[in-house]
Amino acid sequence: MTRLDEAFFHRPCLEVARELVGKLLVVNGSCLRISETEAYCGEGDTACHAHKGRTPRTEVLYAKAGTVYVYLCYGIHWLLNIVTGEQEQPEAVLIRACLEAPGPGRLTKALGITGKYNRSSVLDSQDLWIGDDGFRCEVETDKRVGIGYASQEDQNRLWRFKLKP
DNA sequence: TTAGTGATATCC
DNA sequence: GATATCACTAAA
Repeated sequence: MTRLDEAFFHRPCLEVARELVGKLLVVNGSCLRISETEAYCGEGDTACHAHKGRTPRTEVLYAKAGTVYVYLCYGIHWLLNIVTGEQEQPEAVLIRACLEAPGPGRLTKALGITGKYNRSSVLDSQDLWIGDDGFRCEVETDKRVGIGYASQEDQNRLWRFKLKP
């Protein structure tokens, strides 16, 4: 299995999101097949956390590709994202589910991912990285969920990618 | 369908 | 300093 390098993540987040489906998320020795992702593409995307600009929380989104963005949602759940694209561009891919753990909150709970992974990098971390074992699959697109605050236009974008069973 | 949870942003 | 919001889950 090969580890995905900076060249993989240093591309538009839509491409990265689509290709991350079917890859392996490796955390503390466990491998899980990524089955669902969503793309959040910059300040122009009203669903992106950083669309209103830079804050201490969204600062990580402006870091270089491969940086991990973990944040707490609803006071309970840690959600795992990986920064993509150009540095200074707030683009990221949300890892929404793996085959073994449906749901972004359950995923991080199952893997023991917490805020301590925030700002680490899948390019050089020993505990958290993405692997490619040559697995290929069909990917289907869908509308993003849980972003009722975004513009109607952005809600209708097919920026959610799922592994076709 | 509803409650629960706590960091963040936004308002005094 | 206070409160409204939120990319979710579990229990019913």
